[in-house]
Amino acid sequence: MIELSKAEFEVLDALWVSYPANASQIIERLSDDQQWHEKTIKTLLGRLVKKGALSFEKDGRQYIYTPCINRADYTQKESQNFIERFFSGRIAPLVSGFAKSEKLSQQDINELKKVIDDWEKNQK
Amino acid sequence: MIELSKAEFEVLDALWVSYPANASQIIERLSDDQQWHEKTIKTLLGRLVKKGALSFEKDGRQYIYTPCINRADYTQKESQNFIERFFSGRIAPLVSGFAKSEKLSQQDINELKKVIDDWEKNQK
DNA sequence: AAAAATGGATTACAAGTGTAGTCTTAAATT
DNA sequence: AATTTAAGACTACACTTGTAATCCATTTTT
Repeated sequence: MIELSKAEFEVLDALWVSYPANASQIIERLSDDQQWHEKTIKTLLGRLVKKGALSFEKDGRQYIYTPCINRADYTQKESQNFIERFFSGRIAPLVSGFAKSEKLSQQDINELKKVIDDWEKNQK
Repeated sequence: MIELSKAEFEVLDALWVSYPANASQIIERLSDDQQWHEKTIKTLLGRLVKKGALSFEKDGRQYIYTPCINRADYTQKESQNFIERFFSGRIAPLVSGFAKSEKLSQQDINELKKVIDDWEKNQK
């Protein structure tokens, strides 16, 4: 799988919001939460292209970027990896840790119930 | 929070199994799954000490290591961080991703139900 | 006692990462 | 037309990380 650094992921994430998009749009989107220099973002875009996470088409002098990978797929793989490393591949201990640390809201619980429900329906 | 690299975490994880422990014991434990050179592990132990994740006492020429941090606390913080970065802090989408990718077993579901149950009892 | 093994300290070194700055060229502005 | 600006390419540079090797001083072994 493609390995992305944190910063690279942030940039890709800004593109996933809506694409294709050019550099200035991405920079604009990132200006809210990140205090990155424009050059920094351009560097990260370049690295993402090199890693095969993005592709682009030229529009005159500009590049119009499109993600090569899907957010859900990427986060799914990262999640598996994470849970493997920290919880021997089992997901319940992670959720349980949240429960113990009082990090679960009623909404989280409701959503989790729904996920379970859907899963069970699917098993029929 | 203390930031650990993957390799550093693996070493600390081997110590969490049982501690205090000296370097050779840790190296022994890691020999199963890792093919690390002894020197590599010693380097990582040194870095962990420098980062404040381990402390040690001298026993003659050897160091007897003890973790300075708790596994549950560490993984809890990492989990929060992870879920924040990838799922805007909400846990259900992570679980839902697993469901969609057919990564959930009946056992996982049972465990999750239990976590939810316990949580609800706790809310009374 | 001499030699070998072992423990930790120090050094090494390439690849990856965060964070830009400089260079070149073309487009926009004056 | 001359100047400024903007786009991307290339360069920079310190810090982290993975992965040891070397050095130095004790223990152990022979």
